[in-house]
Amino acid sequence: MAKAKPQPKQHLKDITSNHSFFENVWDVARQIPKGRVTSYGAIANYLGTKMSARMVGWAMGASVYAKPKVPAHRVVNRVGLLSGKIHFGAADEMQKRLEKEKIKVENDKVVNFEKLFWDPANELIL
DNA sequence: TAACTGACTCGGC
DNA sequence: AGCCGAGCCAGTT
Repeated sequence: MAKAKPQPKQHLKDITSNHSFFENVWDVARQIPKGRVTSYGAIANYLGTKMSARMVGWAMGASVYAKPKVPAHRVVNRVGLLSGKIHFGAADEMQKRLEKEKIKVENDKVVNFEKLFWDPANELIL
């Protein structure tokens, strides 16, 4: 499927109004401290489904329909790579947002990722 | 209806 | 140290 138009879909809207896996992901993502990052796997692990990291990323894709908005730019893959930058419209939109939070990005990759890494299962008290 | 895809991750070679 | 295959869940074709 080629470039899809940024047109909100109706059925996805239903999901947002219903508590689901998406809501959980967004809820965790929203609690990421400013200037910190986390990975899809970490969120998935926190939710108890660490093998479903794909769904987390996929839920991020739907974060566009989330209210309030989800800082999806603070979520990267396990090596700190901005794997989702493509979904931010502009090619470097994600990087720009990260740099705005003093997060250095080099070669589409978060610098000092291990230091900035924020593990919800470890830092977030349930 | 079945098969494919994906903003991922892990383990094996 | 890098490449490959498998597992995961839901939506799309």
